[in-house]
Amino acid sequence: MKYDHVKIEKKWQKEWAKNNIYKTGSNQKKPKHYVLDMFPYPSGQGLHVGHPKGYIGTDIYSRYKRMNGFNVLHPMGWDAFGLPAENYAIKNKVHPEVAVKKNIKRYKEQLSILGFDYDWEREINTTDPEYYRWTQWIFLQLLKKGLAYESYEPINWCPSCQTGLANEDLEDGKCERCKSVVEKKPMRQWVLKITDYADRLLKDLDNLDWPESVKESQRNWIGRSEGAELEFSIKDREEKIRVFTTRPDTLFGATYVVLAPENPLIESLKEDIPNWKEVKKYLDKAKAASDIDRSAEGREKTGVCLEGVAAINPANQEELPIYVADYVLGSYGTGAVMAVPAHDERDYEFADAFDLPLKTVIQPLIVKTAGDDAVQPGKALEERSAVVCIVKHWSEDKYLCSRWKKNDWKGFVIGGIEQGEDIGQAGIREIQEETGYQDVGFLTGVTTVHSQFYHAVKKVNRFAHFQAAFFQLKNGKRKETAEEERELHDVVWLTAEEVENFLNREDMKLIWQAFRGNLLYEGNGILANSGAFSGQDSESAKQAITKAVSGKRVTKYKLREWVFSRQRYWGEPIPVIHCPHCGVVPVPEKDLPVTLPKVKSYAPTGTGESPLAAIKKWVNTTCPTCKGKAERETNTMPQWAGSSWYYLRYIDPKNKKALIDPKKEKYWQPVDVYVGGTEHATRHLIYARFWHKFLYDIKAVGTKEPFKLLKNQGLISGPDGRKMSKSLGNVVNPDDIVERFGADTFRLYEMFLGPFEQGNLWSTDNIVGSRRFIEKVWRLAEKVDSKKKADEPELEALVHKTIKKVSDDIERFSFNTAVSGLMILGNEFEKAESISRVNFGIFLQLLAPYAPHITEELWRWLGNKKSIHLEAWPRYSPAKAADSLVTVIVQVGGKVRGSIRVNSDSEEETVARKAQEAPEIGKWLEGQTVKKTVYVKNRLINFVV
RNA sequence: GCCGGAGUGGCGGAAUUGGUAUACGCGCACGACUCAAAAUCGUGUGUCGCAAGGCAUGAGGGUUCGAGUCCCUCCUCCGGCACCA
Repeated sequence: MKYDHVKIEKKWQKEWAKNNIYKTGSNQKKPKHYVLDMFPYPSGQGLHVGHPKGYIGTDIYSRYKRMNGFNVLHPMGWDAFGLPAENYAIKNKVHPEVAVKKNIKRYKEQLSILGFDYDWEREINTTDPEYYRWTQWIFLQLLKKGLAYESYEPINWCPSCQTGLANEDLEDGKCERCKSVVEKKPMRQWVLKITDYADRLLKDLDNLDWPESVKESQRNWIGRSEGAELEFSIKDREEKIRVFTTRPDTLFGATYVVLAPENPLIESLKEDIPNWKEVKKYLDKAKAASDIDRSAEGREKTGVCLEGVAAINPANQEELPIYVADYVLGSYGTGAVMAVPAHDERDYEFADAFDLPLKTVIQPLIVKTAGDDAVQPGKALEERSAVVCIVKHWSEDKYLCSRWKKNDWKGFVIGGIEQGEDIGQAGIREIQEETGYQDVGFLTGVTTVHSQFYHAVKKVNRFAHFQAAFFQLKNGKRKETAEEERELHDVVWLTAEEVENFLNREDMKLIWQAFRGNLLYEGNGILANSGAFSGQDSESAKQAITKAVSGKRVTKYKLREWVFSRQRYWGEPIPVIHCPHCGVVPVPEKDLPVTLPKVKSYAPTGTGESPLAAIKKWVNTTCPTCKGKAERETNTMPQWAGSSWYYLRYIDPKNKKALIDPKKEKYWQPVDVYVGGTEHATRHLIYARFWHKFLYDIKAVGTKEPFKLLKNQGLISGPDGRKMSKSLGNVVNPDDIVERFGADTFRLYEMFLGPFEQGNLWSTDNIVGSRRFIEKVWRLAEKVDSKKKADEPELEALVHKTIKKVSDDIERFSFNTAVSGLMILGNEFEKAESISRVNFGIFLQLLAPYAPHITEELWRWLGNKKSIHLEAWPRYSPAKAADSLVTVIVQVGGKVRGSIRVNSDSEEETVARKAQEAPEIGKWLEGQTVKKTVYVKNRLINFVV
């Protein structure tokens, strides 16, 4: 009989649908497993071969869980509101509703030929009024709690999509959809207060079993930083400047203050600013520039001094100039900073450009935590002050460097400062003793660096206070040095460039940098020039100084509020009514859903109003409160609204009374496995977590986090290594592949390509390997001997090892290695005379999640009446998997010299004797004495000689 | 710049806990079957070497009886954030 994939696959897909074998179980006594795919956005292009990868993964996983006795929820649906569908509709001159229907139909067809186990009775669609009724309901709850509000702040406006956008919708300051540079536009908009949840969104990441990269992206996005707000008063004025800083310990080093161009304080100081014209010009320019201009302009710092006004440093009452500069953002912190050029790179650059002074108040503290000279815990730190001598040659442009002989230190001449000495005296003495040079002149001190490390020669933890100083030799006059000095180090003359590469200690590198004129240091350290706080370390000084100047400790986030309104047609109407008497009135819950009116013209207006505003019949309504004339809100929700809670609706998709039945929610939540692409790391996955936490707070759900385990499938690129896209012409259509090779082969191949979470290249040439395997399985069926009770012991053992391997591999999403295990078993079956029915059945069951059609066909052919997909997963028997004979590797001196076969669980002595007797081993042991024998049971024996 | 992930044959990749590096597959070579071809099956396939044996997991060092795996220094690639004070 020939293997006809077309016939077999069609037949079983029909049969499964007819018998509804993948219907979600409802017996709540059974354990549950909720396996979820990120639902697709049905575009006009249809699916390419890259799309199903994640779906195949969840299909295998959910089939495996079902066979293991779980109630499995594995649903599918459509995310269909938003710009892509609307733009497609405008371009193709069809109504978005029609286009979406058509696209969904196409997607569903493409998915169905792959034989997935979705429970289609639970299909949802975000554009269905019965669905978005509850999206609107959630909005009303947010409104009730004050987490949704109207705002007039300037927002990001995409001139091409003609709508406002959220921060998350930008990529490098451009619209993520169309790559247009966005503008700042002041307009009325709805905003969700996601920042109220910033802290919880951040903290709860720690307990999620998610890819580290996604968690890290979210941490970056939320961008928590702890710091302080400090007040600088303005000389001869009432106003104060509030600045936010994470480094209050550097307050004494502030040499100027900068206001963001957006800071309203500037306007109020107007009459005191003689150069107002210049200032105003700068402000206008900054306002006109987009964010991308502000950061792109070669990053050169620009700004203008507010002449005539001065800020007072609250720490020491010093008068500081005030600047306006666009490197300070109006939308973060307080829109004002204290500038500490010695300890902040941006301030350093600005001070450099504007010739502002620099004041060092932090002396670096280097603590070695790794390597041979890492501070050893438990040992006391021994403090010592030392002079570090940078010595210049008497005639050449070279510096004297020192290389320690007993440890790997490369640095300068260093020595302790003895009592009564100043650094000049100490340095001169050290240079004479250590190098023999006699005529040394002290020029100047350079910097101080504190350093904690383990001194490997002296065997102590050292806390060194390195005071660097600059010396120059007057001539080359030199005396012989003492022998113990020569044993300790060599000295060499190096050019400045050579010194740079020579130094291998961070503390010495910092000293050299300072000597070369780079006084910027951004790390923590020990305070200097800071009045009473000098000598304290940064960490404690942060609190002490904040307290001393009556500052406030605060936490700030990069995360911005979620701009939630779009001036477009194709979205959920925001369910509020604007009444001239009552203001903003929520639509009563009983009136939901507020349905999107059917219109002829849905193109964006570009005026900042949604196209809905033109539909007077829809807009005009009565106020639910005063019953007077009122108007509907015409903005719609962003694309991300519907997807922020869809995973809940699958649990109870037809509930008319509530978003979800609490009993069902309790049983099915959370999602056990969630699979999708990395592109959703900071949008969908933050929004959904935010809404979920909100729903938790209003007791609509019982879990704090929606998705327990997250897996990102890697992208399948085109054969050319580029992302598949129609415009590049490298799209491979899955329908064609399935027609030629069959869905089973296609599924198997996509899983065999490589690790699930890694990207791969599609190659239609390589798929033959998977096809050959499937055909091999087909042929193997003919070798089944129903009378045979068992196969030979090694094959029996392999069958059971494979049960374990495939099970473990599916559990950890290592689908490629499971396929490899099945191939190995298939190859062994092929070598055997015949195969017992039991073992071939096990093989089919293990393969069933990957290749559901062929395994079903052969399973029935073996005489089984029930679908293979409803059978119990094969049970692994460790006893059957155990080999009676094992191969033990024999090593001599750590090198593999052969192997022996021994009874499993043999004693070390038996194995050692047998190994030594083997001829190919014996020759390596001849004339050697075995010092030690290392035996790893059933694996390896190593004779150390 | 900061953070995260990775680097293994001609190619995709395996090695789950420190224990035979290169499983499985593709490709390639040779052979069987065939009038022939395709398909299928078999054998071989890291590298140097006739061989014995040596050398190989981005580079260099270290720990260990033993390192792709652990530690240190560095290089390259991919991803996230980036004037966020």
